[in-house]
Amino acid sequence: MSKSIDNPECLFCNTRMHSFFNVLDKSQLQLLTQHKSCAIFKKGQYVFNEQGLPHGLFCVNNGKIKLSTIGFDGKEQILRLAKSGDVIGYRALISNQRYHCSAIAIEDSSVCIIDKNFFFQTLENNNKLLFEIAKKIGNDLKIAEEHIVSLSQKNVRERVAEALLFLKATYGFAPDGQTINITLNREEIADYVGTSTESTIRFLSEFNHEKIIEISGKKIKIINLSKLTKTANLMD
Amino acid sequence: MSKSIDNPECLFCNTRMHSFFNVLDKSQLQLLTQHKSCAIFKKGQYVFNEQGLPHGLFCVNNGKIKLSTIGFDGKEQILRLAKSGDVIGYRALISNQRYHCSAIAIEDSSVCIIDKNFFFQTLENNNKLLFEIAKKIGNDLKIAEEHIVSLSQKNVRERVAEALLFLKATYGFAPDGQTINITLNREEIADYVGTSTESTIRFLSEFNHEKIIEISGKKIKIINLSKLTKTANLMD
DNA sequence: ACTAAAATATGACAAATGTCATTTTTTAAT
DNA sequence: ATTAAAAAATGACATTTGTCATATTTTAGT
Repeated sequence: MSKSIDNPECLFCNTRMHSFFNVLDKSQLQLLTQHKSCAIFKKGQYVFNEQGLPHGLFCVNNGKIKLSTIGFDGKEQILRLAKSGDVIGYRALISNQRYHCSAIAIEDSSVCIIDKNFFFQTLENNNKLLFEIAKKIGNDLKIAEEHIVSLSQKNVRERVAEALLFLKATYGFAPDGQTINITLNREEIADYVGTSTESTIRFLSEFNHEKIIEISGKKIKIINLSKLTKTANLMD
Repeated sequence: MSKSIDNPECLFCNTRMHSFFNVLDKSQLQLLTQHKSCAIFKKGQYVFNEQGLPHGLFCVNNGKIKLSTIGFDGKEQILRLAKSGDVIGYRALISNQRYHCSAIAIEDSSVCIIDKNFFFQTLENNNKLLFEIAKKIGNDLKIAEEHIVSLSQKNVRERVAEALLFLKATYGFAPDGQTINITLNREEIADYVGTSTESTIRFLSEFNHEKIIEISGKKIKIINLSKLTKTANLMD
């Protein structure tokens, strides 16, 4: 199980401004603090589970979470990635449906859990918040549909390059300014790209030999960003 | 350009009950009628265009519309399909962003266009409607992410079978109870499946020889639904 | 530091899919 | 009904990608 920890004040949450809770005012935030709890999820733990019913909303306070689903031969498909300040679990909650994907901690993460009933009460009186959530889901849809085009039309080499750019866009660089600030194993990268682990390894090795990236274990440095962008067949 | 026609009453719109406008009451529907116009889009005409800014919301009164985007080598990707009663263009409108896909009439269609400002005014006073739209976008997201898993993990044969089931699920059967009630050419099916036109043709021919379907021109009859479902690697 | 287990890497080959050329069929215009 | 154009079908082949086997490297636990 996840481990409960001190319940931080939403008002002073440094990641809140990036999430859709930035539309709440001071008193609403104080109320929010009273209706949520915070927990630590160790690497590999499930924040929520595919097929489960939502009982609350999850706010990533600190850490990294993957949203993934198990496909047809037990193969995992990574659908989205969440970082500090991201809210997850809103789609199923809003629709009052079962989760269609699981949320799994990629590294130890602290996550606030907002009570479902309180959340719905807040929504009823807060059109603005609902609007923000609708926009957020809409943005997810746009990104998902871009992923569809990529999967349909790009080859594996292009998609592996694209995956690295996606990881960089999501989690940025480590303090050295070059190393992608997330540690996924090759299988997980493959599970995002939609290919086999071996193919992913092959293309990463290729990029390494072509001095586009520099690999040391699971750490990936982007040496030549513009070449990587060209390799991904993206124009900017 | 599209051709304006008589403006039907939303109150008596027989397709409305299937869309998220079913949460509006009688007076709201009468008001809605005053703030929309209806137009005919001939087969091939654009209802809205990728990259364009939304000026209203589109409600398919009658007909069939494809939502698609142009990918990397000018290849089209069909993302969604709309039928009578479906509303389209809500994602970009809600987010106040440019459309990320085009809406093109697959056959002659009549489409009501609801004024943007009126729509936003209605939303402000109607939490329930906004809620329905959020749910609708959430459902689109779920479907898109299922499509991602399919594109990542299934082979082309399975995806072609899946495409036929998708067409059947969306548009149902013609009066004969077997013929899929939509006419797409092979290229368009390929543009949904994410494969080449030739591969699509090959697998359709295969299904034909295996007596799973029966092809006569663009008309496709599903002869053996359970076998088609198995071919798609779907379990139900 | 040592060892077993897991992850990564690589080669060889098979299978799936795309591409191009060509034929056949269908569609639409006169 | 005739004909030209477009779409569908098919074959041959090239390319891409997956699979399996095996070697190498890294990681984690003692």
